[in-house]
Amino acid sequence: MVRIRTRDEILRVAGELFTRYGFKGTSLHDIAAEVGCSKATLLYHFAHKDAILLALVEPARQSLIDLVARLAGVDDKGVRVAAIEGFIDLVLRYRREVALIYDVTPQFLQEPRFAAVRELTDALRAGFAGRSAEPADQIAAEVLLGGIAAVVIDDKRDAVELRPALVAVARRALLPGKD
Amino acid sequence: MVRIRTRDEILRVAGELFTRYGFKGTSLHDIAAEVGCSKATLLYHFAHKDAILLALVEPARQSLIDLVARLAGVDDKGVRVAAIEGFIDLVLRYRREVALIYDVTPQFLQEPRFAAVRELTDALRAGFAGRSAEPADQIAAEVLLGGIAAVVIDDKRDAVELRPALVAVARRALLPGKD
DNA sequence: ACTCAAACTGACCGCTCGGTCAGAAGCTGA
DNA sequence: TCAGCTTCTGACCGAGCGGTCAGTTTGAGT
Repeated sequence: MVRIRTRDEILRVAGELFTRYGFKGTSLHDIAAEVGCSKATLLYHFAHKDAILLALVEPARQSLIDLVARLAGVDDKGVRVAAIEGFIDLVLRYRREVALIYDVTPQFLQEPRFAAVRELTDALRAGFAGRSAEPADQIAAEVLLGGIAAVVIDDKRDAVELRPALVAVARRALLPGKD
Repeated sequence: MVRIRTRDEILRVAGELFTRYGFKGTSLHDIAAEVGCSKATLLYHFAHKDAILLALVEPARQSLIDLVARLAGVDDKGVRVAAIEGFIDLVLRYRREVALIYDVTPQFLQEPRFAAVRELTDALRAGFAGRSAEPADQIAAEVLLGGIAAVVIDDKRDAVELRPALVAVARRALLPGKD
């Protein structure tokens, strides 16, 4: 019998349940029952409930860090297109993680230890706005960032169908006169 | 001493706390403490915790019903503009309620008693898409709906500043070639 | 066969939650 | 003054929560 590492199994199940019922809506007991282990085992592998969530979103967070770093090296002329395509590719690859982050955002994101994430999304918004300080550009960038995330979370279509439509609407909205 | 009706005071305080800490993050005890009454009093005026939330979002829900009814009488040519401006006005008027609805959406919206709300947002999306069945139009509509809501929830700018910027980005994204 | 650390567990803890209930307090019209 | 309602309350309940802990099981290295 191939023995799946318990830790990985916990993450897999927790990911499913968090997505389905939300972070607060999923108890350690629920996860343990689905995994088929005791609640104490969860807390042997992860110090706290939060740590499970952190581990789940870590790959997405790392990808976001990479994207922001990449954008820093792009000139003002091309930054909008790079940000748009980079962000859409990222959120389509980590759809479940994006949903998770938005689920816990209101309560978690304002905690000090999440300040770094705030900086990352600020950088992304600057990219979407073409590094413009105009309120109208900033607001448009926020609309697209939030809107793309919302679609990726709620829409059931697959990435192949979503990607071109998302890129198109973002270009139309953010690169006026170039469509 | 002017005696504020307890029921109204409960709604006012609950609105504040739900906005600040989320629905699940606010307990009946929290509300009662802030109002200055007992927890039992809350449950004298409202049968369940959910009923407080329902009462809070009721005006916004009624406005959404009105908007959707109005859109039904607009022809295909003008429906996009009417939907865009109507939705933006609505969410700017009910910013707190919109935030509340999005806070509880994942767990609440799929319950049967909220099916009607789903129909309303579907009608709104159809309006944003100009009643087109094209996936690209549908997706663009979802992006704008979600994005505008996200801005209204998170952005600190006031309605006067937000409105023209939101209308502009929505028109650019949804009415190509007309900007 | 023995060792020992890693993996795992059942029982338990303190706390908070939404909700109930019998009855007290306040108000109003007769 | 009293009756009868609305309004309000403290005490209580069962359930569920995240988390702890002492101790058992397991499995690889010797």
